Amino acid sequence: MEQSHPFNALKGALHNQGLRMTPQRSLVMVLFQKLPKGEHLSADEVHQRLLQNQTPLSLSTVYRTLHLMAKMGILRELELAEDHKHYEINELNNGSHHHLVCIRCTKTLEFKSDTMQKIGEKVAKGSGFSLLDCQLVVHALCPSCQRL
Amino acid sequence: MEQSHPFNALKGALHNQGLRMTPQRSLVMVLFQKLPKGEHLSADEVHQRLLQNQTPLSLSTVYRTLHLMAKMGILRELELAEDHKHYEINELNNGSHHHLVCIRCTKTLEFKSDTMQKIGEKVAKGSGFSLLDCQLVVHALCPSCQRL
DNA sequence: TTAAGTGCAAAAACTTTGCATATTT
DNA sequence: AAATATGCAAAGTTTTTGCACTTAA
Repeated sequence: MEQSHPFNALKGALHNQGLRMTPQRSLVMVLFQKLPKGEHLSADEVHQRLLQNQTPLSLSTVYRTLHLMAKMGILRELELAEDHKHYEINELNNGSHHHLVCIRCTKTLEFKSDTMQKIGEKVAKGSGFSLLDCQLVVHALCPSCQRL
Repeated sequence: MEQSHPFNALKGALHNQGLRMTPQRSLVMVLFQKLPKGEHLSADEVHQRLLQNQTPLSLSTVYRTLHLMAKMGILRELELAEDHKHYEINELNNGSHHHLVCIRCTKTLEFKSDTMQKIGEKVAKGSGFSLLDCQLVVHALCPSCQRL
């Protein structure tokens, strides 16, 4: 059975660290690959969506997998507003997007910015860090919430 | 007894919304004003530091106050890395700083960027939002963690 | 074979809430 | 006096962990 490229990329990256590919990790990987651009999921949402599968998957494993993949730089961990920790595919090289969030109603808009990427790279390199992800979060009040 | 400017600014802002100034809110305000630039505290740390005072202050009140002040735009709420929710004074107009965080050991460096501020303003205005805060978080691996 | 991964259930950490009491205006 | 704020303790969420069992390589 032929596997997709990102699947093999993940498998390779895991092996380099003495870690293993499992059906559960594969499920999570595939879910995020298929996710429409701009959608992001919480640990619980990931779990819910993958429950219907034949392979069993526990919430603990979801947490462990999400952390692992974020540490590997495969996922971005977003904290857009109070208690909204979500994950999405990290597309550092495809030019990842940023978020404008209303702190009152949580409404979220995305935007892109090339400059941001460059700033992130410069800053990281300047201190000898190796860049994984770079997120600008703009907190604001949306038009309707300004009126309240 | 003469009160400092930010104290009165807070008091006024509260009154505009029918809210009140209390000893507890004042304590929290003063704590953040005195905090050295670049330091940020968790709810629990705020509570610990203010316990020794003569005015009593419960953890619930700390949470309520932190949320209130963040919604008012007086504090910034930072989520720098997994489980490190911290607060600091919001200095939108004094040029606030941004963070470079090692996702492995949590080591954090600060940096400033004028461009960021401008991008934030442009983006917010472009969608009719009113800007409160604008944070760039760069996730990376620090030199020592790269070696592991 | 054996080191790594999983599920479960229990625990931990963090945050919120209801209600009676106290305070600000 | 009236409405808001506080403290306490209890409940809610979310996340982590220990351990026995399973599985990938």
